[in-house]
This record gives sequence, structure tokens and C-alpha cells, in this order.
Amino acid sequence: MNISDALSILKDNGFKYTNKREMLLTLFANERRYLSAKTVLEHMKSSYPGLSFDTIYRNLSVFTELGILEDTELDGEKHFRFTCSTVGHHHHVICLDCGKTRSIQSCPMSEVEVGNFAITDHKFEIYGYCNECQ
Amino acid sequence: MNISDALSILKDNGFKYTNKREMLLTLFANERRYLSAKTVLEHMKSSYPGLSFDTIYRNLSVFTELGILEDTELDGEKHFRFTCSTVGHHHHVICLDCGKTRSIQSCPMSEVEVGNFAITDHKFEIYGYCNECQ
DNA sequence: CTAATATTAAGAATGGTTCCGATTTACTGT
DNA sequence: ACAGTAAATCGGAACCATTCTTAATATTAG
Repeated sequence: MNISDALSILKDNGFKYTNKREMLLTLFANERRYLSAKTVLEHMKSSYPGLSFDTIYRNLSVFTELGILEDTELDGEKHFRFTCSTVGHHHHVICLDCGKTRSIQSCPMSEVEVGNFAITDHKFEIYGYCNECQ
Repeated sequence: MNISDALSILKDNGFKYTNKREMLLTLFANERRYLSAKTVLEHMKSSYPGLSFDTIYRNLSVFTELGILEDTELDGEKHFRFTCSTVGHHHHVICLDCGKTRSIQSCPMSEVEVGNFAITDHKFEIYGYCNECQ
């Protein structure tokens, strides 16, 4: 995923192009790690002082629905990151301090057999602290 | 984990015995599945009409710290269940409707190698709907 | 350019959870 | 059994992240 991919996904789905959306995408493209809505807002307040929570949340959720962002819940707060360029299904090691991730290629689901359950989803995440945050 | 185990853990740690705590524990002992605080409150309101959220949340959190309950976050809400009697480290298949679980003995961590990360925790959960809730 | 439609700001509302002060209750030692 | 004290509870306010509402503004398609 990169910015121009994201912009064409938006266009293809009838969403409008705005400077705020571009800045949001640029932020995620540069950071490549999990960010909370609050962190995103703080990053953007300098350029858009009147920016509202709603704009952030609405766009984060639109982007997530379109597959531009991935989200996960860390400590009661939603966090978002640019969808990984890593090909195929994978999981993450996540730094609880800065949100940086490392990809794990193996998926435990391949080894699990569950009867009498209609499986809809699964979550495998490893938490810790990266080199810089330790 | 059973009720008398739980009561002695409470006693050993200087917590007091109350009827509400016993009812809470009885509820979890009977249900053996993930329940939200709201669900717990509803179950207990019939016996204790004036029961406050605070009492529920405080006790759920005390019990969790003592290892009497396990908790997980489902759809933005904390859910709690009696600590599994299943021996050793394990994971769960969880019904998103009723909170019923099935244990998974294998842990994906055994096959994962992560360098430059101080691992503190991990989460592997499978979500779906059980037989009765499908 | 214009109409149609999406986006936005600002703040109010929501839902889950935690905090607070006052009161009640359970345990301890006598 | 009883008083003292520490913990538990109630009731409601406060809190935080998130979502909704309304009116105004900006973008796109034609």
C-alpha cells in the first residue's frame, strides 16, 4: 500500500479528494506503524488547528473499510497503520510504546482444528517493546 | 478454579467475604463462559436491586488480578470468565454471541522467533459462533 | 457554472469504565 | 460478645474514546 494506491482506491469508490485525507495518508505512509486517533490528531493539529475528532475518526474508519488501513485494539484504544505491503495473510509483533511492528509469516490457524464452531475471525498478536523503546 | 479455591484466594490476600462476591463467583462457576460486566450486573440485579456498577467492576478487576478470572476484550467491552481448569498455558475459541469457549492446547509462540523485541505478552484467539448460537 | 453530493467543524451525546465521598459491613483483637 | 478499623458498597459524578447531529463548506460530475 502506498499513497497513490490509496488515492485511487478512494476515487474508485466515489470518495472525494481533500488535503486532510492526503495528509492523513502521508502520515501513515511515513510512519508505517500503529498510531492512535489521538496521535494522528496531534500530528495534524499543527497544519489544521480546527481539526475535529470526527474528521479523524470518520476518515480512519473509511480507510479501514477500504483496506487502506489495518486496525487493532491496544489497551482499549483503536490503533491504525498502513496496510502492510507484506504479501498474503500474516500477523504482527507490536511495540506497545511506539506501535512499530514486525511481520510474522506463519499463521497458527493452519494447525488448529475446531469442530462445531462457525469460525469468522482470529487474532494472533505478540506484544513487547522494540529495540528503541526498551 | 472453583468457588472454594476462589474464596480461599480472597481470604489469603486479605479480601473480605461478602454475599455479593459469593454470588459473583457462583455465577461464573455456573456459566463458565465470557460475560460482560453489564451481563453480570443484570444477573445480580434481581437479588441486589441497588447494586452499583462500581461494585461489579471493582470485584471483576480484583478477581482478575488474583487470577480467579481471566479477561479479554470483545468488541470494545471487557469480558470475564472463570479461569480455566485446563492445565497449563492455552488459548480459546470464543463464541461472539454467548461467550462460550473451547480450549486450544497448542500455542503458536513455540514456533515463532522474534529478534530485537522484548516480548511481554501475546494473544491468540479464534472467534466465531458455537453450535447453539449459529 | 451549477447541482448534487461528500466533507467538515463544533459540540452534544453515547457507552463503557473509573473515581469520589459518605455510609455500611466484615474482620481483628480484647 | 464488642469496639475499633479497614475494606466494601452505594449513588452519582466524572472520564475517555468514540459516534452522532446539524448547519455550513468544499469537491466532483455533468
